[in-house]
Amino acid sequence: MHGSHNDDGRCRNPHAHGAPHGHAHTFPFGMAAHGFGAFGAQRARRGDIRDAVLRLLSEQPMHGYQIIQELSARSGGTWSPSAGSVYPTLQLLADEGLIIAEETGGKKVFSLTEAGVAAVAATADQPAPWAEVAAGDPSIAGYREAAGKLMHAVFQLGKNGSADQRAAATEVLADARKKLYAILAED
Amino acid sequence: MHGSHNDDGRCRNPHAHGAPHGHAHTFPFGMAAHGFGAFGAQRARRGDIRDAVLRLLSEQPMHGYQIIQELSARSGGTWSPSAGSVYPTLQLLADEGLIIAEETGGKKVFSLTEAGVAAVAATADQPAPWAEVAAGDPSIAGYREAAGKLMHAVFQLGKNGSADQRAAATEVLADARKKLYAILAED
DNA sequence: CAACATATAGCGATATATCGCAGAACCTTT
DNA sequence: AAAGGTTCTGCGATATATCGCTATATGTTG
Repeated sequence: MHGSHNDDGRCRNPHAHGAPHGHAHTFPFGMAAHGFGAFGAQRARRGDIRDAVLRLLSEQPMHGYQIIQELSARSGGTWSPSAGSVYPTLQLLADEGLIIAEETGGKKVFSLTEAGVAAVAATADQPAPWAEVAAGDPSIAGYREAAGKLMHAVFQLGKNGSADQRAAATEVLADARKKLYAILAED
Repeated sequence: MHGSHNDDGRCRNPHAHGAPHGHAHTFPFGMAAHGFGAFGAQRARRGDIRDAVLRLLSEQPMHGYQIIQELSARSGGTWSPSAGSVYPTLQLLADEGLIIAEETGGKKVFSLTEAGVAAVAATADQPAPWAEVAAGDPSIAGYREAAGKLMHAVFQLGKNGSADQRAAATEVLADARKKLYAILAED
């Protein structure tokens, strides 16, 4: 399925947009900067986004950002499709005539066309794309929660702690890191 | 200075845009989601963004995103002004005639007007806004680094670790959290 | 059938813009 | 002068869109 079309090639033209794209520095802390968001997150398989978007729109008309959120919620936060995946897919789908956009205020709400409904019906027997990723290793959840709670404590101390407390906490953090690397080392 | 005018009120009109704004769930991990980015980051003082933007543009014409990055870099990552602060400020400044936008391709490059140059000259004796935030408590840096390195280890394990390793790491994380809360408790 | 080459989907980063909320600064009153 | 309320600024979240890199999946060849 879905291996057809491509009609226009979409973004295949480099078209020289002379942007420097320096991007060296990156700030000293990291965290929010480079995908710490969810390490358990696998990269979606081929065409998953297409199917997922179609399936989601068959339930209810939505706009792009809402699709991202909904998909993230349904997979338990495991699969957070990026804007760079969703929006091009929506345009592609619209070009193919499977969905139509309706601009309401600042938002674009997408709904299935008749062709779109037919396309969803064709894959109705298959399980929902987000269900597959959601059914991952449950042991990850515990680790995630522990890490999340620790982060909360780290944040609390960083924000409301005194210099002395921060110094003590720094040692705790360094110690935890050492232990973690020790665990990583033992194969 | 700069506390004058307000000419139009800018965004003071609610103008009923009937958006639901549900926003309940938020994913189970957090981290990147709710300002974990940098706890040492103070909220900028009144009019800091205005001054900073003007000062930055006096050195070199830039576009919005570049200003955000540059400001973040100059303050050592301590002060990362948000898009929600920069873009409205740029429009305000443009409305006041201190800067002008020049659309080049997909980017809007802003430069100072003569009035803008004069405004910068008026505050030339004061230290740069980003310098003040940069010179913060140095003891925070150590804590930040320790937290950052720990996060790196946490991430490594979450991504490349086995189930056994993850289980062991979860205990380490829980233990570290307990110690952190103990430090927080002792006033 | 396995190793390699190729195509392409997904993603992070880049870029811009607006809204509602939280909090700091300011002003007024007691 | 302290207490209180008001105002306005800065910020996170929301929303959309594109580019180039990467990893995956498919197809081809030995």
